[in-house]
Amino acid sequence: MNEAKKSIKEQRIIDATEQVFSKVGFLNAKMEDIASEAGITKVTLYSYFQSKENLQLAVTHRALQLLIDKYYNHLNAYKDQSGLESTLAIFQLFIDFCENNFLYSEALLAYFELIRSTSHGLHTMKLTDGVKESVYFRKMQDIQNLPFKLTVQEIERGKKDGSIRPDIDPMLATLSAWTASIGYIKVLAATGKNIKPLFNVDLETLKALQLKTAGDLLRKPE
Amino acid sequence: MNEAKKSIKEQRIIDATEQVFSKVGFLNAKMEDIASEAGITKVTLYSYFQSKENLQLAVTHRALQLLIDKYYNHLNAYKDQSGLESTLAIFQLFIDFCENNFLYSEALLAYFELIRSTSHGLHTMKLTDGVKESVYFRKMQDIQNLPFKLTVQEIERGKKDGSIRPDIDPMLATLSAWTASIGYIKVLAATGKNIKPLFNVDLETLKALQLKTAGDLLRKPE
Amino acid sequence: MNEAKKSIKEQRIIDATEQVFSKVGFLNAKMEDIASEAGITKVTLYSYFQSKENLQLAVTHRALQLLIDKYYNHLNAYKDQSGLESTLAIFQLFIDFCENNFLYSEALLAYFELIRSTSHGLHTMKLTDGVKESVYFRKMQDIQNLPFKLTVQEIERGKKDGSIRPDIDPMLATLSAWTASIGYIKVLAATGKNIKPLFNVDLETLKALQLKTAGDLLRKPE
Amino acid sequence: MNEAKKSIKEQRIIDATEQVFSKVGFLNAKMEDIASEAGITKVTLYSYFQSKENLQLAVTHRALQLLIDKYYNHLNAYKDQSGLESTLAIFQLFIDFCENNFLYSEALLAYFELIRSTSHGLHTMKLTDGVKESVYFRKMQDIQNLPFKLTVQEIERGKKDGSIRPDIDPMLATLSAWTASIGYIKVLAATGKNIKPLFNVDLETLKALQLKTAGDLLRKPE
DNA sequence: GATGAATGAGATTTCATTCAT
DNA sequence: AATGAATGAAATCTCATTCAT
Repeated sequence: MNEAKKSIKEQRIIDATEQVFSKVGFLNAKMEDIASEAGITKVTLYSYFQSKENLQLAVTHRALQLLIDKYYNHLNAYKDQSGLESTLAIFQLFIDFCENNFLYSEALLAYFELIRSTSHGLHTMKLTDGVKESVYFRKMQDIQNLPFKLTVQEIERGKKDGSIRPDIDPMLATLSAWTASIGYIKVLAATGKNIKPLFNVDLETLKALQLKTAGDLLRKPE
Repeated sequence: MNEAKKSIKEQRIIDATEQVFSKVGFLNAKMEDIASEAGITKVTLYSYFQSKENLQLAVTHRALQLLIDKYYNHLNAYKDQSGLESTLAIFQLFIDFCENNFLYSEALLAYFELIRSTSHGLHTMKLTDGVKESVYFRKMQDIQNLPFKLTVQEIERGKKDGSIRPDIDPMLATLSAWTASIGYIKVLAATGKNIKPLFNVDLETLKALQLKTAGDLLRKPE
Repeated sequence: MNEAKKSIKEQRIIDATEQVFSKVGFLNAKMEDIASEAGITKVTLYSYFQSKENLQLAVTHRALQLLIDKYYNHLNAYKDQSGLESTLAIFQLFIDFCENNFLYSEALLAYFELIRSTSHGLHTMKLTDGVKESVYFRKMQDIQNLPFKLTVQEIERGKKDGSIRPDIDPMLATLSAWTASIGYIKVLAATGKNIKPLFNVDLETLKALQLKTAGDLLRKPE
Repeated sequence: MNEAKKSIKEQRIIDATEQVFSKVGFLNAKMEDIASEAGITKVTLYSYFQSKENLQLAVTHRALQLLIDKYYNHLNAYKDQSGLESTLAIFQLFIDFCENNFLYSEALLAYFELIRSTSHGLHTMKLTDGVKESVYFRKMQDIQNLPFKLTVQEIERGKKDGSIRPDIDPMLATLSAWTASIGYIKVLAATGKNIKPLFNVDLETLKALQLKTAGDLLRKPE
């Protein structure tokens, strides 16, 4: 099989994996089920991905790649607009991405927790040799900082074109937007879309609030 | 064994569980290791807690109980201060709690995601019948909303005493503070305490920013 | 479980193993089937014997132990008879043992071929670390030469009491008897009990011939 | 490819198979390794031989063919000598053949055990339909009894020319020689060429003894 | 109530054999 | 006919959970 076909099959397997992970979660997902969802056997599955962890990594890589693609498309679409407008839209893009791709945002979060060689935290994955040697792990390492870099770039463009206040630390603003997004997603996951009955709060309002807050950091004081 | 002794032993087991969970994470923790850390055998462990999930729930319950205790102590300490001051201090209390008790904040988050019986996420726990019937699960259900209620109460007190702007939705402000705290914790977990080398940002600044943002929502416009 | 019970269970497992090996052979025997024949699960089976090879070794050990027991019983029964008579009876005992316990004689043969670190032969087992570290392998090494030693002893006794010709090499005579027995067994295996139709030979005659030949070596010339 | 070329390739594959079988044994031999030793791929290997068992059979066939060729050459060379001399030389030929071609003698032994479809033994081969339908299996069946027949013939010639005692059963004498040879080979395999250190016996002596014994059966009493 | 043994589910691997191109 | 990919059966292992004493 040539590279192209191999790659297509790999993508199909990742598709199936996402299906299964979404349905029953990483832990409860059986390799057997993933294989059969992909229309292949367990052994074939293993010949593509060496372990369940590697599959998770592949999903994570796809998530990050998708996010980065969105960023680049965005940069292209906003290249004639001010840095502020572009950055605000990036924030929106990120929070929407997380909200619409819950599996992906969870995978990314788990990945970033994983690579910290800290001894605390609820390790859902072990950083075993198998993981370290996996292609997707190495691919991830090459691009993991891109979303931050691209955001920082736009903030700096905004500072240059005068649309963003000059005294802001771009990385701080970026992290602040991530914090707002991730916080929102986590609260969303913990409360459910229909938060109303329990808390009598409209989540759209919360989301808007989070975005406004992150954006306010960039805007010049009147 | 009488109730008192039983309860003491139970607490020792939870202590041991926290040790092990902290060291290797929920997933990688083996019942065997927890038992031996507690100085008992696996079967004895099972006679106290019917499953690994139940152990996790017990840790979660302890976490929530501890948080609630802190809230009550706080309410008592701040009963003579304005609602605004009290609420701001609650926000600080919550973010500090999460930061200083990473295991607990993760446990609480996992719990809230669990009870939504969402089909997303990495599912560290299953909402099985066994879980539903467990003592700790029922205990949790009785108190799970208390932190929110208490916060909302203080905000309402602030609205009455005029220290908090009257047009704010107390639940929205509470959730906003949770969002800020959880977002901060997650970014912290994903980047590590020493975020500096990578991102050149001081996390204390980020934390202060998050708290200020959540607080600003409550303050009257000048 | 105390040692005694453990040992009984171990023996039951070996019983089951022999059943299955006898029925379908070592190669075609499934661990699953052996386990179910023993009324246990695969995992329990593995907790007693670490691999299929180890099981085979256990069977082999039992075979050798049984043979040695027979030898000792024999020595006791023949202690008042001449060395010649005793030795001849040992030869008979050995050939009968092989004929009546085909699985055992095959196992012993395979074992002796195995321990030769030769690079040729139809290796049915690998001398892996797992094998080397197995209890039964070490047990085997302690007793593997006993049958030879005991036979040699009796021949020497015969030389002393004058019943066996003085110029015979006891080890050569012993090996000669083994050769005769193993040759007979192999021809038996290759031709089947009912050799008649094909070769028109009575196997009993062949057997008697083999025994006579081995014995003749010991007898004094008239 | 024409028949000639095909046949040459087939022989090369069998060469490679013998290499691999000799090195690691039938069981541990991987089809992959055999293919690569033969400089072809697995699938090509399968296009020539339908299974591992068939490969083994091909080796066995070559072994038997070689043995039979030696027998015919022998018969031709000894046609002017007495039946006794010829037969004794056949015995020597057979034992030498086994000793010098250990793989072949094992293969032949395995084959003869196989066709008995015995349920004992370590079953290196299965008598499946696939095997039964294989070319080499059918070829084997046509010639498997030749070595016996040829030996029996010579013994009968000896009886006629008066060099061999008239009261001997030719088949019994033949089998007796096989028994002696196979017994010797098996003891050899189980003890190794350098038997001395362990047993203090010179194998050449044992071998001579075996041959003498088999021969004595034929000789007239003085 | 405590203990050692056993169970069951599922991950992972190895290899003979087959399929699709 | 040759190739790379896939299949299926079985070995082996880990661990949460349960059983028997």
